[in-house]
Amino acid sequence: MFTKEQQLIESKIKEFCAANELPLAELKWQPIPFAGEWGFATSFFQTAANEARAGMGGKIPVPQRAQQIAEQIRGQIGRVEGISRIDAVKGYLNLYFSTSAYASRVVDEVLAARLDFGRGAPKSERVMVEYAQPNTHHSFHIGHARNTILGEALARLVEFAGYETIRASYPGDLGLGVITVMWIYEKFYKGQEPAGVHERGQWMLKLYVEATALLEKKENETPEETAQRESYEAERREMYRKWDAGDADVRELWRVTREWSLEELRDVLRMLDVKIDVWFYESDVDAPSKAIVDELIARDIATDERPQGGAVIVKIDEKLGLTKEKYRTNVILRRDGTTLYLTKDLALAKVKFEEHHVDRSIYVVDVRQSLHLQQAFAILKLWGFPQADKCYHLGYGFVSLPEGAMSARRGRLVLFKDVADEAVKRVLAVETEKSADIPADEREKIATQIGMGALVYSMLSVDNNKDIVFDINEALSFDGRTGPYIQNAYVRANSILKKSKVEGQKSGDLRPSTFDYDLTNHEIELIEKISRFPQAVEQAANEYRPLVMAAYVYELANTFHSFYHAVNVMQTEDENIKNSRLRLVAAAKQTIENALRLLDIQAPDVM
RNA sequence: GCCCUUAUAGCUUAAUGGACAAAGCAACGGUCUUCUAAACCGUCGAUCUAGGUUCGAUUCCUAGUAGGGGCACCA
Repeated sequence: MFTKEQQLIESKIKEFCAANELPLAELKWQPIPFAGEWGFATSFFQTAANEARAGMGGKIPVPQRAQQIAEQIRGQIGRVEGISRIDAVKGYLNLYFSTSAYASRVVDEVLAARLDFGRGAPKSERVMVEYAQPNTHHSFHIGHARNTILGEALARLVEFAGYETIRASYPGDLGLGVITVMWIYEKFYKGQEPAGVHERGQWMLKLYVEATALLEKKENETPEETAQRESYEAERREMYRKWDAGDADVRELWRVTREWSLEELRDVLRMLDVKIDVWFYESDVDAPSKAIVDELIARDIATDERPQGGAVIVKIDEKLGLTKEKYRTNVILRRDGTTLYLTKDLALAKVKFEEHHVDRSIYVVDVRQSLHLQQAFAILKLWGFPQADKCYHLGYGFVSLPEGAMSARRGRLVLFKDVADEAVKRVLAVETEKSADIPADEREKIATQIGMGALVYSMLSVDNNKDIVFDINEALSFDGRTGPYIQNAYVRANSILKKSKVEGQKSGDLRPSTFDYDLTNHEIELIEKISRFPQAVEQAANEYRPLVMAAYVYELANTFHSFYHAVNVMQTEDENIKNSRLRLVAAAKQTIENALRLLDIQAPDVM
């Protein structure tokens, strides 16, 4: 936000160093880590070290020499417009901004840009984010929720940073798991179907668990039990074969049951405010992927071992000329001619590149599939796609429960819908106690915003590569470093502005901010935090880390709460100061709103 | 065996090649006739071990220890 001053000073420093033959190191700017006054700083340790290495300086230790340089440069720079003071401290050069000029600049910029405050300049690259890839015929659990929330936040960040962004979902709608549910439905439950989208989804999960139990080999089976199990198994295999052969009845059953799952998925995405642009289904790329196998064989990328009774494989390391094993070798077509996950991922990538003209492709997928995706990217490179280098696997740690990994078979599964319902229930209980004045018809809506805010924030406030042990009480906590804490800061800002309108001021009528009074530390810190939002957006988007934004907005909310407590805006006597403070509150509210939106968290007006 | 990943306060998590390692929870103690206390203020408390690189390492490198994950016809 203040690059102009920075550039001016940089050029002065470079001038000075050139004149004095100082081997200046790259200048890195950072905020001065001292609350109470804003500014930016750089250090000269590296320069002093360069000098010592070149044998140019005396025998002064680096820190002291850095301080000398900082002092000399300080003397050299002189007065700069907008900079009130320059200090040389412990090897650092600290430049302090003029208080009122800086404050009004920040606040006016936020209020001019509004929802666009922090938005990056448009970039030419088209980015696709693939997330929300649950399997059909199964229910959406809390692990899927982490994936979807992470992907959505990432898509919003990348989009806001200036990239054209496409959101893609890739549900797994085929495979043995799918057939298993279809088999038991056909055999024991045909014609049944619970009312309610989520009830039906969860019912299918129940069928899956039951079917798995029937098909699983048990210890000490009687001969009759073994025969029974084997006959079930044969039926399932036969159903899979028929599906693959395109049998009309089996395909119809598949279409119907698959739609039950997709309806549930669409509702979950609606709850999470996720709007997918492109739907890819595993079943869509199954057939095209077989053609790809032939192409890869023809190009001598893949090796066909079918004549020897084997599969079609790609010796990735060998083809890349690697001597050390890295990507190893993988199968792209089974000996029976059916495709694998890898085959389909290759076909999908081709569609992404050729039909959607994607320059950069981000895969938000569980970290356990890291090798698999690296293999896929390596094959894409062998295949000659230039975008292969811009395929990025955003791996995230997996979600488990205090009692261990989630497992449908063991009945150890936490479903997203259950957690979301529980969240709303808990918020409603708090609301009844604390916000009795909220009209009944609004309560449910606000409770949903807050409950989901708590859940979403708990998922985003942990870095991507960390595992999460899901504890519902922690995830739905409303105290401390949580979504509701941040939403509450927004609500408080809103209530001040509302009150100011009641008393006759419209925020639109406020004069431009002057801030020509002695600002309190609380105001100074709040302005400092607001001014850092654009950098937080950039960093979060560049590093693919929603956590950066989650941490930022918590700090912003925390600073606002402190300010709120220490400074009573509406009781400010001086009209000019009050005006400036109202502008500051409006800027803080806007920044919190923008940050929350990037995290897929809604900002309620009251709570 | 090889590869990836993690190790920070009692617990859950941040940050950083350099100016005091930051929060929340828990514990303890304060603050509501006030712009709604889902808040604020205070106390206590931490960089796994050993080497190396560097003027400077908690951060980078190597090894070790401990946890998690992966390694061709599952997805």
